[in-house]
Amino acid sequence: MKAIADIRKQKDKAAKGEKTRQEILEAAVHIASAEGLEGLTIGRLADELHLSKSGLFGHFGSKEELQLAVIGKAREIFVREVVDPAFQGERGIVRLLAMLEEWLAYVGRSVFRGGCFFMASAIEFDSRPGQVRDLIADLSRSWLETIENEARHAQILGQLDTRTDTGQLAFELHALVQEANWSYNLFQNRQAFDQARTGILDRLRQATTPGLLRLLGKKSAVKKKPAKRKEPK
Amino acid sequence: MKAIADIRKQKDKAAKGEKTRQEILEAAVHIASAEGLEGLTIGRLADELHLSKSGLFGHFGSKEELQLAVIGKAREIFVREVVDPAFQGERGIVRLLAMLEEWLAYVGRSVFRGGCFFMASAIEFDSRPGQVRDLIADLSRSWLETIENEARHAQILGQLDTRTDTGQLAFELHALVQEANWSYNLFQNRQAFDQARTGILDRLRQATTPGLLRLLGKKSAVKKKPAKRKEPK
DNA sequence: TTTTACTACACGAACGATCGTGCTGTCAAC
DNA sequence: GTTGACAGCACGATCGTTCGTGTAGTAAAA
Repeated sequence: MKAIADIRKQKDKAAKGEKTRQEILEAAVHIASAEGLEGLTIGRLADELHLSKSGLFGHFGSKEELQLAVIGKAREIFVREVVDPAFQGERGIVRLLAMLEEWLAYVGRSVFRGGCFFMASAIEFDSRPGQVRDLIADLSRSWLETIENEARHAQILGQLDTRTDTGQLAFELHALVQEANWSYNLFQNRQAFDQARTGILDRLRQATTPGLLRLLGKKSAVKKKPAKRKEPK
Repeated sequence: MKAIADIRKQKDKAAKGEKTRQEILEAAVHIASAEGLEGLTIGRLADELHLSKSGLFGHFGSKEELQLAVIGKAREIFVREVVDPAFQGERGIVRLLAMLEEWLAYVGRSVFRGGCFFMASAIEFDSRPGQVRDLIADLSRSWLETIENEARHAQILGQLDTRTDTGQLAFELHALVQEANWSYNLFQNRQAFDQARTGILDRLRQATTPGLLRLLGKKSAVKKKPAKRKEPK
């Protein structure tokens, strides 16, 4: 009986309320990336969508449930915008590089209003225990492990030196992209993307087996100055 | 007239209300680092200090003024805990390394409840125009420039290769410490500090003039694995 | 085919709590 | 006796949440 109803629900075209729910989350995810998951307010969200507070609230049952659903939606978008494109490249160093490039591009084209959704909410919730914090931590860890995993696969393919510590490499690559996100959103500094790219290529060059250096170009990055910049202080 | 008043204020022993003001800011800065500058609430702050809302409010006149004052207090603490100790070392690569080490230590001993105050508020306010945002951006930029500046000084002293792009170097060093802050606060991962240190030494080794390598030790960091870690997925 | 029963979805009104911000009064120090 | 630091009280707005109601649409009963 319950099973039959469930099947119907799945086969039916987007159970009407499900469509509304998705529209709510689509709007919420952008507000949350700019104002934070706590700054995301039910009243404000309802206004923006011309819904009543209570009507909107009914879809989630609590603010925490809303926040969790928003994170899920953000994950969905991140997969669509970053993971899927990168995973079209062949495995190994090509895909690893694609993951980082797609990630940088996603920050640069401001897929979320307030910069990378996950970095923003990680910092917002890192000292607020609860389901929200746990979910963000899980997703962050999972992405970091995906990077490390691809580096390890590159080792198996003989593209990266097997003496390279892939955990250390993932840490540094991740750091560079997050720094670009930070710099771009705080200073509107687009140069940060090039700086991140330079660092990424440099890290990979260090770890690449001699025969594959051509894949990444030959010049050492750190020791080449770009255009002069003005002296501070 | 105004000048005289200012002098008096400085010479007098903590103009009575000034002491209260400092106590307020001391408490506020820790709440703000954990709950955010917006999550920092006047009522909550008053409760914690056994003051009335209005009494506390009178010291600042508006929430934005309170936020600005809190940032100033955080800057003061950062200078005391990080800048001053690091500036006791001799100029050049020694001081540069000291700045990064003190910074890591400051994150590691949780000087602020919620991790690095400035990273947290930078991300919170990066898409909220206003005085608060501007002040945070100024301080962040200034710290980044201080790092770059010391690197440039190390070049003058012949400790760093003059072909090294100091802007790029500062970007990467800054990235490593911020990543450690992120990782530690989100995952309680103390290993992140070693990873940051490893990356820092590696960057500096790359840029160090051959004669000074002994200052940093001789082993290449990226290609040395530490203890085995479990395989994810 | 019509009636009935039930569910899904959304609304408006209101709850108590808390937000930032004023105004007024009091008490102590200069 | 003037000034500065605070408390007390109250304000309008907004917070998350609950409740009762209304309206479609669908399923079963007549």
